[in-house]
Amino acid sequence: MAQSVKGTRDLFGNDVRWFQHIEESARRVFHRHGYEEIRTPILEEIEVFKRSVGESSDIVHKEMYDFMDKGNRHVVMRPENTAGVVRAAIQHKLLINNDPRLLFYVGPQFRYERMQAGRYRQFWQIGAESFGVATPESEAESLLLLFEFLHELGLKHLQLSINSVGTSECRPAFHAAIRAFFEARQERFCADCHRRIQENPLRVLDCKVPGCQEALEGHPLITDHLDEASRAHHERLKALLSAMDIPFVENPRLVRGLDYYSRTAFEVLSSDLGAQSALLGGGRYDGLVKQLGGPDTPAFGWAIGLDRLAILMQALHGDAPVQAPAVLIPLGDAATLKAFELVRQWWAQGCRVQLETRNANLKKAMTSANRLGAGMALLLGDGELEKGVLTAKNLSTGTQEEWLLEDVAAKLRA
RNA sequence: GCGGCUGUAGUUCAGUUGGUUAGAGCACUGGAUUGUGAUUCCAGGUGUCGAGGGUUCGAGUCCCUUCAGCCGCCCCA
Repeated sequence: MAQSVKGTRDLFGNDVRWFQHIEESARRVFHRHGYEEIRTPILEEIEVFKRSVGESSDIVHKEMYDFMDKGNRHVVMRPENTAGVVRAAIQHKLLINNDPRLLFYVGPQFRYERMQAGRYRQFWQIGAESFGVATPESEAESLLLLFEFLHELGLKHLQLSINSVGTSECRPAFHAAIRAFFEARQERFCADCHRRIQENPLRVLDCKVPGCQEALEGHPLITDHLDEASRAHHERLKALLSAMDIPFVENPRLVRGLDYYSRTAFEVLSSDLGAQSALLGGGRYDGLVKQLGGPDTPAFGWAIGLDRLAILMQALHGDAPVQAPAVLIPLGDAATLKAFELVRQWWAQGCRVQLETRNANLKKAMTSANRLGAGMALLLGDGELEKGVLTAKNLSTGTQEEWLLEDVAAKLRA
């Protein structure tokens, strides 16, 4: 029997209901804030990611779904969506004046990784990207949007961690400080950290090995090495978040796995997600647009895991709310013709009605209406036709009554 | 990419030191009831024991390979 490809899954029933619920919330909030949706291709040329996410990142050097297509192009199924959005924004000249440009996306992403709970090879992200504005105010707006969204979903008590990773001007000095600190006690660090200190020294800071965390005691703080502009930026963002009552903690060891971040970096973890605890992450990426060949454009954004949001929603609220339609069951040829006429009117008025089209006996029709979870069964036979009514049976209480045909639409919507 | 565990009906699971025809609850199908579901009663097992190979007189059970899932590492959403 054919099976879905390893690491991919079919979404249906309760899962897809949660996905829809989450996406609808997101779209509502994005539209309120003036964000426009953008949909970029799943396939991108490999260079888009090598030049943005960074060759030293795990995403690029071990997790990409890449292949040669029939035209001998080296393509990748996108492992994240920011690089593609930036590529598209440059290609279509959306960023030429450095006007604010607010974009969001919802879509599947692909990383070739070992399966684990909450980690799939095809997973979904919702993301927000804010282009053209370098201020901490634009970051506060984006984070406020994010927390409005989380609040609409009923998710509270999530802890926002923030840090500043500085800029390309002040980072070299910090790298030097970290290297000096590392070399003085290198025998205490794990093998991975020895690799990281060469490739991306910041990543030593968030090594999960307990020994490394202990060895990091007293490590130089990037916040002590920020230049004046970055330090002021960071302080201003913290003041704005406090003023907006968005709770956060400062985590000087927070480093993100993508190379393009500058200044603000942040993430939210959840203890309800097991080992794959990252729910969302983001930050400022002022150099990326230029790096990919566009105008020098500041930018800030985040991405949240839809699959993991759905896990949290299920844990917090149980099954997704479901509104099953009423079922109209016609009995006999004359009633069937009349039923088509009726449902067309009801549908036009926005009523949720499913038409029984099997010409089956009533018992069978009632049985499947019940299994479907329908609230109402609407029976239309010759007797009802003559009187201009139908028999409406409430399937949860078992009571039934006659409704005038002209009243049905109003009663269904009540 | 590394380590550990699991896989039996639609589903949740049982199945003894390897031993006859692989079982149970729920679900499902038919009937009691051809204009009434859910509830009740009666009847029905619906299976390539994940797949392939091996050991054996004999394999759901032991061995190897493989596929899939779960848990952890790495990483991240």
